[in-house]
Amino acid sequence: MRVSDKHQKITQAAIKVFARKGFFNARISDIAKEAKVADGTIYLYFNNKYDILISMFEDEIGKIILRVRMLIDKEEDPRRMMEIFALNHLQLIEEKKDLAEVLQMELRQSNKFMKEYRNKKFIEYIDIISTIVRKGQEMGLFNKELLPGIIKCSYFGALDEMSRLWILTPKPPYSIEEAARQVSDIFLHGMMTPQT
Amino acid sequence: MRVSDKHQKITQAAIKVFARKGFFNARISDIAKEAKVADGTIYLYFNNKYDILISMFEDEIGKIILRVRMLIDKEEDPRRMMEIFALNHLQLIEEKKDLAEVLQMELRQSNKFMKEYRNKKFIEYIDIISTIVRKGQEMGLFNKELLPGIIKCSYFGALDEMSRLWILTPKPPYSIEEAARQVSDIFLHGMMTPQT
DNA sequence: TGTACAAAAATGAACCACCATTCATAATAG
DNA sequence: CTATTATGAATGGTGGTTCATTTTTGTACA
Repeated sequence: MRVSDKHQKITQAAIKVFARKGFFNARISDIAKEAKVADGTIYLYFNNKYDILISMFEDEIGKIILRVRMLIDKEEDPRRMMEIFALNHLQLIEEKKDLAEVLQMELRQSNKFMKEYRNKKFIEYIDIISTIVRKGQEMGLFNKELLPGIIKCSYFGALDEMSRLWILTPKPPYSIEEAARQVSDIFLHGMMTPQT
Repeated sequence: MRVSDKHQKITQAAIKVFARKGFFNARISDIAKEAKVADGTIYLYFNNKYDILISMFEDEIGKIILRVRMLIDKEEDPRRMMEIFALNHLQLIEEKKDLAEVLQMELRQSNKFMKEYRNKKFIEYIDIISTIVRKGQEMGLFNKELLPGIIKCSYFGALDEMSRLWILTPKPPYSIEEAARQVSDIFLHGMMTPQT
């Protein structure tokens, strides 16, 4: 078994356990059991408990960014890009519920890591939105008065809160597609240049 | 000193400490020191550490609901109500940064409390939004295709994510008013009934 | 106003369960 | 036979909670 395999195995186990119990309530021995390794083995691959979280964060968000970039780069129309971002984000939540739950939780933890380090990968992800907005403004599609930074925040926030529905409620009342469509529709209409 | 005074003092101290260190990293002795009482005194007013959090939650969100209800009940136009909700929400964050930080963090904690109990008070708060949306739809102001439950989520989500800016960044690049205006403008435009 | 005293409130040192981390030892690979 | 990888019991620091003791409060009476 190659090194990366065990690293991967522990990371995946950690995602499951963190999702189930939360970071602070999760015990190393829980993760070890889930990954089917000894407690000590975890420390051959990670410096400490916190390191597992950070490392997982970077790896997984990295993958997410790659995927959404690939989808968006195929498109020409910023409006379509916004739609795709929304749909992809929500689909991701459904595909990887455990991961989504951990990201959502730990993204909010106030601690040194989050406040100082401020998670570059996460910023990279949501900056995709402001880049799209700027492009749309240059092309005259979106209202130029709008601040891309505000759209970025509020668009992501809207999607992120929607995704909590899928995490918290066993039977969500809407389909992913319906939710993504409504959110992107509202924003796209709201962002149109006046009298167009 | 009346009983309620000490209860209040401990709650306020807890808000400060939880905001600074997060629930799990906060020690009871930190809260005690901040409140200027003995460690044991806290257990005369609360059952356990977790109880402090829950109790704080309910009290504070209760106050917030009263305040926004009062403001909204004065208005006739649902569009105006939406604007007021946004502005009030963001103003609140600025007024009570510590509280906002705790709410934002702990609202996301995955634990029994959050998942099962699902925080009735919080639901009551965001249901204010869907009530406004339904009213607006009845009056023919908002697109009747829109699902109030989706607007509720995404509007709150947008504001909540915006508010993280004020919590995390020392010098936010926008004013509260600007942010509230842009978010409510986008939603209100986006929600208009077609061809109106 | 001062004294006595019981009830209520507050204190904080001590207890102990918990769990991240370590490391001497064992298993496996090359 | 050595180097690498894995094991899991033992360790040690932490911090929530308890409770025996002290302090404060409220009341009654002289």
